[in-house]
Order: sequence, then C-alpha cells, then structure tokens
Amino acid sequence: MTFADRQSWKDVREEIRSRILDSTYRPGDKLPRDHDLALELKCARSTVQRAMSSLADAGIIERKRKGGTIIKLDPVTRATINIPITKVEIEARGLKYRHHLITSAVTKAPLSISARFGIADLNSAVRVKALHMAAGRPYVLEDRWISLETVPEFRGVDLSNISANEWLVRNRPYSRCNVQIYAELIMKKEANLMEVPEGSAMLILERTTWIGDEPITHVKATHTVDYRLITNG
Amino acid sequence: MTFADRQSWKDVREEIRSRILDSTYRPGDKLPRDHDLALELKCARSTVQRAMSSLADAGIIERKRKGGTIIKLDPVTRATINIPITKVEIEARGLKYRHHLITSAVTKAPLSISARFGIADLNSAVRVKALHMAAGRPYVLEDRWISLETVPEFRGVDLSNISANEWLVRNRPYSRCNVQIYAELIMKKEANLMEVPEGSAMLILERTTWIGDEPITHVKATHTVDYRLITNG
DNA sequence: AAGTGGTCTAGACCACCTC
DNA sequence: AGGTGGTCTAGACCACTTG
Repeated sequence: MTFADRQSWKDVREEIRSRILDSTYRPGDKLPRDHDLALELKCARSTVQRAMSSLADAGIIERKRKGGTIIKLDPVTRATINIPITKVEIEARGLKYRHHLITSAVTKAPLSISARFGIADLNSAVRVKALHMAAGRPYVLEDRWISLETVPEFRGVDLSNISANEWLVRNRPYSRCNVQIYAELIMKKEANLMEVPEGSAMLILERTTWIGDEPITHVKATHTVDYRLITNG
Repeated sequence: MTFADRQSWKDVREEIRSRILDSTYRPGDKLPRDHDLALELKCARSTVQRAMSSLADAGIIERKRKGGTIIKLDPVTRATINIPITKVEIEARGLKYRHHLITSAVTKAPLSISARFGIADLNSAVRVKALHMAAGRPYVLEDRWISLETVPEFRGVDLSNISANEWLVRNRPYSRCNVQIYAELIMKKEANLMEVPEGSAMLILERTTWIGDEPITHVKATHTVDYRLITNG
C-alpha cells in the first residue's frame, strides 16, 4: 500500500482501524510505537498521536506510557446524545412550539433533590412544572427545581413568556451536567396532562447542572410516548 | 491575571470557559482570533486551537473560517453514554453473570430489520433471543439479528458457551454504530422471561452496527425495570 | 482578495510507567 | 533507568467563507 506525501490524521486513523478490522492487529495485540508507525506511513509522529488518541477516545485501544498501545479486549460502545433546548428541537421539526406554565412556587427542596445536587440542604428553590407543546400536542412535561441560592435573580423571571430552560440556558451557563435516562409508568395526573392513557411507558430524562459545585437546576423531563433518543457513534 | 510560561490547552480551555461563565463573553459574542488569544495568553496558536476545538465539540461555541468564533445562542447539551458488554457490566458490579440462550434460528429478516440496516433485503440471518442474568435474576433480554451475508462464520458459533455479543465484539469489530433509546410496555411473554409484571415500563436500547456499509448486527435490548443509563458531560 | 480557522511538520521536553 | 505516550512550540501551508 502506498501513501500520499501529506497524511491527514483521519487517514491515519482509518488505516489503523482497517488493520484492526481486517485482523492485521487483533484484540490484545500490541501496536507499533507511534514513532515507527510515523516512519512507515511517512507522516509526523504528532499525526499518528492524534489518530491514536481519537481511537483511544472511542474506546477501541488503550494507551499507556512505556507500556505502549494495545487493542482493547472489551471495547466499549460510546454514543453521544444531543439534548437540544426543547423549543429549538420542536421548531427544527417544523412544528409550532408553545409553552404552558402549570405551577411555579418558592419552596424548600426535598432531600431527594438536594441529594441529586450532592448537598445537604437546598432551603430556597423554585419548583416549576410546565408543559412543552408541539403543534398543539403535549411533547415534554417538565418538573424542575432551580436553586435560588445560586440563581437568586430567577425569582423575578416571568415564566409566561419564556421557559425556565431557555432563560437558564441564555443566562446561566453551567460547568457540569449529569444525565440519567430511564423508563417509567405514567400516573393518572401526569397522564391527563400528557393526553396519554394512564400506565403508558414514558421515557424520562433527568438532568442536573452545576456551576462549579453550586447547584443550578434539576429537571425531570417526561417525553411523549413514541419519543426516541437517537445517537451516532 | 497572569499565566505560567507553559500553558496546557486544558488551562486555556478553562480560561475561555470561565470568561463565558462570568459573562466576559456572552452568547452571540464574537471571540478574539486564535492568534490574538495566543498572544494574550502567551502560548502557541495551536494550543488555543486545541482548546477552541474542544469547546466546539462540546457545543458551546461555533467556529467558522473567516467568520471567526462565536458563543452559541442555543448551546446543546452533549452527553456521552458508555455501553459496555453486558457480561463485563454485571461482573464490574460484583455480581455473578450467567447467559441463557432462548432460541437461535437461521431465517430471512423482516423488512423492519432490513430497513434498520438501510438495505433492501437481508435474506440470510441468525435470530438469537437470549437472557443475561445478574446474580440469578434477569438483567437484559436481547432479541438480535446477525447478518450471515456479512458474518457467515457466525453459523458455526456455539452460543451455549459465549453470548452473541461477546463473540461479535471479539471477532467482528464494527466501523459504524447507531443507538436508539426509548421506553416500552412489556408484553406477557417477555414479562415472564424478565420476571416482572405484565405492562411494566422497560428501557429499550436498540443498537445497529455495520462494517462499512455491510450490516453486522441489530439488537433490541430490554433492561431491568429499575435500570438507569447514567452519563457524564 | 483577504482573513480566519484547520492541520501538518519537525523538534523538543516532560510525565508516567515498566523493566 | 530508560522507553513510551502526551503535549507544547514555531512555522508553514491549506481550505473555507465572507466582504
């Protein structure tokens, strides 16, 4: 096989990957050092390094200083999910977005919510329940807690004009985010709001965000019955 | 603020991120060119470039040649999920893993499966139904199709010793993967296998993999009732 | 046409880990 | 102690996009 004078690191990655795919290198095998691969493929070592670190990120190989690079025996499938702002998601599908505020109240957060934030007590928070509608039909039901200790100015926000999510995203960037995904049977009250039969299986996404170690918001989002999260990887 | 002689690209990324967090740069703003930031932070332009491309990957900024770098108005939350081999996942939790083959048959794939692979017809495939047990209890129920046209040697695999997933992962690396996540009510037959009440809400992960454009396998994995996918990002 | 990001090269030094 | 990957620098050229 021959190579152009100038190699892109993606070419190098695909070359290494194809050697894994055609079993030139097998799970458990040790790969040549970056330096030698660079000589063979006629490129700079940093180009090989970039290709290798991309494969390591993907969970296909494992690299150790001095130990070298080996093909993982138990590769992990990594998939990235994109969670857009609900309004943007709906409008990107060409549907009309509407936001309906159900309740909004200042209160102390229960232990379960404080625990999610990893703190002992959250004494001052806003709890917002809201419904996001797509083309007049319920799309996402959200149950959200916003820390007034971290975001005191949220007290004055008029949620009839802008959703809590949108306001937060535009005004309070977060530095850390945790997502949990699970399935849950819907109860009668929520079923009525979502206009689905009681006992339907719903996909739930819970997101918690912090700035540094300070809690910003925790939201439980209940999605329409036929909602699918789709990823590429 | 002062900086060390030698900056790591992560330091640079955190510096830029902190300027976003403290509103030095606001959503919609244009950031300085890489060259100027490099001068200001006393590092090479490639270091700034690396920091910037990391932020762009995270969905926080948007970069365009000639157009420059701007802070996104609608940042996307990106979370990465790790999907390990079920056996590895169970054993990592300190539980005993067992694999139970339910059925295995050579057949033609239905249109719905062929469509998932993006091909017209898959005439020769193996359909495997199997149960993965953790500490003697059902953990994942899988319904899998393996293309014999792409992986003919799968015909001879003894699935009483090794799960289809494990065999594939160790023998047939894929080059492309698609994941779909949704919630579904469980039917009577599957409920009996999973030892849960009929009509429970189950989290479903569907994975499809290809090598190049050739289909390898499609699997629908039904997880235990209380299963949660947890991500970091 | 010109300005911006994207990436390669060559060399250097460092950090971590086996050996 | 030495070998390996990790990453920075400085410079160059390229590719894309806008003015």
